[in-house]
Amino acid sequence: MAQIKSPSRYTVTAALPYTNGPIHIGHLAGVYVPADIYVRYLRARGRDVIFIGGSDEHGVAISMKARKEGVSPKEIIDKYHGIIKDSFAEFGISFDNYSRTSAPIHHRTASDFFKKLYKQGDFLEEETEQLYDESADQFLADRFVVGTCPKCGHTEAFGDQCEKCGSSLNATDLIDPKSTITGSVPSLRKTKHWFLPLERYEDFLRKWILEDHKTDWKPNVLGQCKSWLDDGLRPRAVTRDLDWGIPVPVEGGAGKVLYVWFDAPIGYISSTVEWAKREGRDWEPYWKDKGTKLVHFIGKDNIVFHCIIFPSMLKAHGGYVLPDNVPANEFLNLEGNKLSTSKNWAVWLHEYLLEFRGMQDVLRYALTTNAPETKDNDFTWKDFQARNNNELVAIFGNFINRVTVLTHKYYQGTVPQPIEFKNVDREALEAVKGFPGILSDSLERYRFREAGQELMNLARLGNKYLADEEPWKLIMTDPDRVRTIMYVALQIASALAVLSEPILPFSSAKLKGILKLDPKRDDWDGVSQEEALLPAGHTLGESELLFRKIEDGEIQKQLDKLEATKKTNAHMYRETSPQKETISFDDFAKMDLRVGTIIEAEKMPKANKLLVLKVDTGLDVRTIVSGIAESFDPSEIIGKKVTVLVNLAPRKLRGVESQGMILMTRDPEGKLVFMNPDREQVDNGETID
RNA sequence: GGCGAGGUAGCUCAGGUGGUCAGAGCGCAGGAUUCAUAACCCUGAGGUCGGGAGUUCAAGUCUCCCUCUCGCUACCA
Repeated sequence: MAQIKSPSRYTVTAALPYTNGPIHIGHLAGVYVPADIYVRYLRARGRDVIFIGGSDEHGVAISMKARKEGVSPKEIIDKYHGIIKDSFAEFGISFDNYSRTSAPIHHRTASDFFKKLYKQGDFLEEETEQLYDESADQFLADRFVVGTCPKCGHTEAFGDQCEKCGSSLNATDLIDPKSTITGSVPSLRKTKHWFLPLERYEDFLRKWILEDHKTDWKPNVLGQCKSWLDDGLRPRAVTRDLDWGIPVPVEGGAGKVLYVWFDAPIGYISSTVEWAKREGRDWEPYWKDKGTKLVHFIGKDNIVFHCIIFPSMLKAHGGYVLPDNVPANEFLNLEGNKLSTSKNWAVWLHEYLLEFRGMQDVLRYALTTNAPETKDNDFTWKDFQARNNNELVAIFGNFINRVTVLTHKYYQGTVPQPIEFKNVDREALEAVKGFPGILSDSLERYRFREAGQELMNLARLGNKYLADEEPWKLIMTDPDRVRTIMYVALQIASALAVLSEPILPFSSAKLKGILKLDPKRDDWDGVSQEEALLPAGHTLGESELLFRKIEDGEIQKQLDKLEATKKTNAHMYRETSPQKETISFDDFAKMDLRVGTIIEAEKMPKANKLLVLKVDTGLDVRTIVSGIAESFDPSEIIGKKVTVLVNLAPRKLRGVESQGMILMTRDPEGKLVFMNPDREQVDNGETID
């Protein structure tokens, strides 16, 4: 069941954005712009296509954020769902339906899906005892529990491991356990969870992905899948002990919800159901008919869910088609740095829409022609400006302006009757007729960057045609010739109006207005097939500029804004953690802190972050393993004075026993910094108290 | 450390199955032009395709080693 040859319909999905923040250019370039171009193209060809999206509103991150901000999860998701939905609409992302996973219809759909798998015996069940925090009203993950180690008696062992004796523990083994969230004493509760045994689908996945889609899926997607399959698949929990999400709809599911990655992709289905209900249509063919081509647009971080887990779920359920392709993009950087919601390093869509009003297409074009299709790419404001000024304005907009201005000047805005076609004219018209095929070829293969360039080549062709034929000269000597030239030029302009629609929908509409082309007319194939889109005698509308130049000042303003963010981050980046609970002087006095000197340092083999140090503590020379290899070269720290906690229980790291700890802090960039005496001549072994 | 994806002209990037594959756009230099948003059009300079070794008559294109970047993962009290 390889690639579908001639689909009878298309179901196109775009990754559900997580509602813990607004949309930025990374999301757009990676997922929403290419998905939108693809569906607009399919619609222009008259294909039966639905474009499905929605907000992903469950999961721990949202419930944590709500707790932190002292509001309900619903307030968080309502806020961001609103921002996201509105900005998508204004930006022209043409979803047929944009739903949300908190919608009742999704809860019902996901519940039913789970129940079906449950009844079919597709899940494994496992019951364990876990610690439960009564006052926080939730189960505690292992590392949120501290208590006394049953092996060595250390009083502050974590739920997963004792730092003193190094032994691995279960949180339930701890003596006198305490919740680190509330400090209260947790109780023991039995809890049952359901697992999807992915290994059952390994053979099927291997064939379906690595054989059937060997040639049509992108290398990065195939590579990721192969990596997962070669590692061996294991059962994945599909439920969680949480209060925010979709309740587990089977016996024993009280107080539990579906794990977010289980419910989210089902959101595509429920959003389709919602659409069908509203439109009075049947949703099932879009997910179950073999002639349906299902395409998931996602970022590279989502590959495993869309290529391994969701297909396994669909396969287990039965009756569903599987994705024909999952064209995952890489990541977009901004001015040389990774995009980051928490560090506010981003161009936010809702802000762009306010600051560059009516210029949706400029961002669409800039992101398309520099899309991270095969590797991570960099977005710079300078490139954005250049794309606009040198391409959209100078080539596309300028060509349209030249044609319409001349037509109004010579013929009062009426398409002239061509007199006699010369070879150049016929060649130009033939070339234009070839463009729908060229663009289709790129778009069908998900090469949107290439499609953007080809579109611009069509405008280039128009400019060259005018430059070569020079109607402004011939108008004095050979007016008949000019009629033919302008007729041809107008056909190029109309082709641009039609073929630019997927990538530049707003400009396409504007241009259709200028040319008085029927905006509803389904012309994509007509560009190749029809004699002329603008027949002689047709009257154009008012001439108007398609794009405006972007001045240096506007770009500088954006760069200043980013610079300000950098400065703010320098001060705000470190999240000041709250003060820990009060300890007694005796507690403090237990720590034996000494001045020491690093006398040897080398990298720990087979570890990225660890350095093995020999430290002169004044008492002895001992080995300390420290996780600082990313901040320092071994050679640069030899001879460094440091502060050492010398009576920390030894612990083995990668087989080497570490006999103490070096005190560190970090600078605003997150780089580690030694805590050391501010005079060089302090002797090793001096105590710190 | 393991796995995955990348490292191609100043910049951003294309280059199925090895043999016009050394390219495009921007930027730069020169020219031409004035219908057009000082735009368009033409010409040109520019790269030992991250480094090294190998397979081959022939390698960005295959193999091995090294190196750098990004992602996942391990290890980081």
